[in-house]
Amino acid sequence: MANTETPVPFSQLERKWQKRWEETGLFRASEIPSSSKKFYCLVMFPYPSGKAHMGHLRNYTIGDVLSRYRKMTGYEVLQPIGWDAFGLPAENAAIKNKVEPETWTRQNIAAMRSSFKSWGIGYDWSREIATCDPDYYRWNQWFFIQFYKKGLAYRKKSPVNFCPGCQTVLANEQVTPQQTCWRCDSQVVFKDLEQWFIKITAYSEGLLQDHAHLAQGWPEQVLTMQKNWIGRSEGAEIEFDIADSEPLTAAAPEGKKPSLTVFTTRPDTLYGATFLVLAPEHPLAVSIAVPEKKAEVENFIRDSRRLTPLQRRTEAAGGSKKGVFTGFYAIHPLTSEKIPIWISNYVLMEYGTGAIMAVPAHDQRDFDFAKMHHLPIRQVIGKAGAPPQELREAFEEPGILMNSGNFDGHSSENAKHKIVQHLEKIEKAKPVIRYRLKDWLISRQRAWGTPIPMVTCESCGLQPVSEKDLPILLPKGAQYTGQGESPLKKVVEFVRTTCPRCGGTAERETDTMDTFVDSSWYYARYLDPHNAEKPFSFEKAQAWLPVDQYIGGIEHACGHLIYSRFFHKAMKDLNLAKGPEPFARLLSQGMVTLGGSAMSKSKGNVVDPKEIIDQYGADTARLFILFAAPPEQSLEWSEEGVEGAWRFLNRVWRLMEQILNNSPQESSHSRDLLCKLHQAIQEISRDMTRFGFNTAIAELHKLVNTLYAYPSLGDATSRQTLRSLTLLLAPFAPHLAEEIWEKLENRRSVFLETWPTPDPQYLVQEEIEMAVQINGKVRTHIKIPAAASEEEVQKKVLALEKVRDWASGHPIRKVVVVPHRLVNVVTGNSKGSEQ
RNA sequence: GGGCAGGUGGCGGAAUGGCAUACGCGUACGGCUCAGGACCGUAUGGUCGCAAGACCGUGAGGGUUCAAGUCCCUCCCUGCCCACCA
Repeated sequence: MANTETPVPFSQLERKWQKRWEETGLFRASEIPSSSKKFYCLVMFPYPSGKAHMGHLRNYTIGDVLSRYRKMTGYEVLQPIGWDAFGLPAENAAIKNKVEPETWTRQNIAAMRSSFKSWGIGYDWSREIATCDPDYYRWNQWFFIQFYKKGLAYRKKSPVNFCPGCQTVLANEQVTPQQTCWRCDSQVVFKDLEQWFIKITAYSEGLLQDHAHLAQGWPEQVLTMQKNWIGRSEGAEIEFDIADSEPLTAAAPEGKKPSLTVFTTRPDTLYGATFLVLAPEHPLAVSIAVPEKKAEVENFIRDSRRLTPLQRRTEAAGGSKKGVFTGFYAIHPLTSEKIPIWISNYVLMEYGTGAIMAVPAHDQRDFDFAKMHHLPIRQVIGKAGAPPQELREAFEEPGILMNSGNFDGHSSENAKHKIVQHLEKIEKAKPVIRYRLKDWLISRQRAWGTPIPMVTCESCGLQPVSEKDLPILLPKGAQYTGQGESPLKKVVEFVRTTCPRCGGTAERETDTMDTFVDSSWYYARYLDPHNAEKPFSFEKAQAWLPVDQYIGGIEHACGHLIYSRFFHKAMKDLNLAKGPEPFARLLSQGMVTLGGSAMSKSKGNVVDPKEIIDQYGADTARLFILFAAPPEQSLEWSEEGVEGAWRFLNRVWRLMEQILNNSPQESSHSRDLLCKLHQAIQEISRDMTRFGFNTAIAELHKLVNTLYAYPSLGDATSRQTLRSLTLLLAPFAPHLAEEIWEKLENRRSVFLETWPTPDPQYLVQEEIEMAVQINGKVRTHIKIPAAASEEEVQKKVLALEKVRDWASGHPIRKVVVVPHRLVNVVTGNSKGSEQ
């Protein structure tokens, strides 16, 4: 043992290996893998905000460990990286620092690229992409045009946040919680603009159904969140005629009675419908008021439309549901009763038909509203056998029908179908399936994004740009002031163009695309990043897809992960991809915290990865991060923990020095050592397939501790063990492992070697220790040959003095033998403890 | 209000229904040292006990079982996501 300890020169050693990996192209992946044993590992690409943070280090380390492990187990591995480079922060920087968004972004990319390289992540850098490259975003435009041609892209009016002070559109994150502008404190208002949507709802059912392919590989939590987000519900649309009223009859289409259609998931409660409610935005809301109510209704609608969604939600929540009676009545389709029509802000225009039948007895929201406005409550569902009593709140469970004409006595489930069937016959209803999922609004009134490739021609109207004119480049020299219209609108050469159809003068669309478009298909571009003809070649994509392991934050469960799944399905329909899903397995990693909360500038609890890397090296940082918590959980940063990881790596290094410097006789304990080694191989290999990196590292610790206790370090067995240890350590601490491997073998990269497999002969033990319980409490232990039969074990245990003492006076009722683990002796009065 | 995840030593965490607290951090003591905050070793859930050992212990309370951190029921707390979706 060397007394004066020189710590391992990590930084020098890490630079050496990073350079060598790059020079030898160790992580360069083939264009088409030569067999089906391929592993495409992808971690969600970063936004180049300027500085790499701990969260990045954690995510990319997790991906790297998996990739390196797979490489050593014989897979062809692809691990690419790129930059989600469009977005608002670059525009903000442009306003603040008078620097072009592109310049700012490129600088950040350069800084982060060099950070990632210093972490030793095994990327195939030849495939690096940035979404702000025209080579990349031209394909966003190309996809948009394909979608437009297929009717998957359309335009409609939709509100945006608008600051009257700055005369500019604000993103949600630029609006303060008090609904004011982040720059000038003006009250933010809504403004309707023509905006582009992608018809993601055309794929609602597929997005839901194909969860079946993901049940094995995705966390259940994410699937549940998506399922709720898509929100499929089965129900019926029911038509209510509007009671005779001259103004409406006059306005209705010829020969048709005016009517209102509502959506319900509870047709079984139809007899309990005592009024109808329209959303304030409902097209009939204004026209349906009787003359004497007109002013009141108009006021109400104006007031509620003025509110922001948040304010409206808060106001309408709980028991304070505001509403106004229109003076009109609808005819109940089964009872022909006249029921009043109201307007209220608790009904949403975006869902269903924007109108509901209110069943106060069986829906709490309707109940609240009925109580407040003194509307009738009629119970039509009850528990089997229970007499109806006055309801103090809505009875929302299914039950047995009452007060429901011919349907009395049916169960809710039955009645749902029977009632809809009956209504279908008289043409008053049809069964429908509704989804909560909404179409994807992709228009952004921003200048640092992909220009939407559409023009408006004076004579031909809206026209898509011709594909041969792609990309539509972002103009240089736009002025960023944070005020007024989008900077692109003020670049005349950009806006003024010609019509692709008639050649006449036309005006270019100046909205850009949501950056989620960029990130919806980047995983496929990595497979053919330099293709100038197509977004990517079908053959190359087909060979590498799906992504075998995708890693990223849970916050993307209902955004990015749904958009990408949609894009994949749409690309499949364009014959660009095959297979139902883009990401076979998903890992949602936890965040990095300090003092219990996420690291953030505003909290001032940020630890810069660079400081840690400079002080301890990348291997130490990686090891700590992987050891401190399982990847799905949040990770509490600890400087002491980092030092622990650093100490461990130094310990491994010294172990190597001792083993290389000594050559004693073979020890008589060598079988023990090999048993420990092969147990470790087995455990670590198992841990790698279930993301148990923390327990895998614990096994490495144990193995190192065992080696330290080994009496003849340097003999053949200890060398062999060190050799395997180095392989097992390699995915976690790749630089150190390479260095040790070089000293041991001096041959080739440790990552070209084969991951060790456990040898069964060292996994069997001749003698094992079993716990001996009396009535479920461990009282002693017994050593027993592993091959002993249950009878033999039982006999030996019952012969133990301790067992006889504890059991004395009571008959032995039962003996449970769990092979290789424990024996439980149950005595006569075993229930409870009998002392 | 709904959905999901979680609650285990002083701390991070471990545990296919089968010996709770592996591994690490911290702490204490010892060794090595001119010295060390380096390194090596030992101990370390609580209470009682010189000890052997006993009893108690996985958010609270019940249940199933020979056996429960783990399964079931009721409840409390924390975090994340969604939120009047008819």
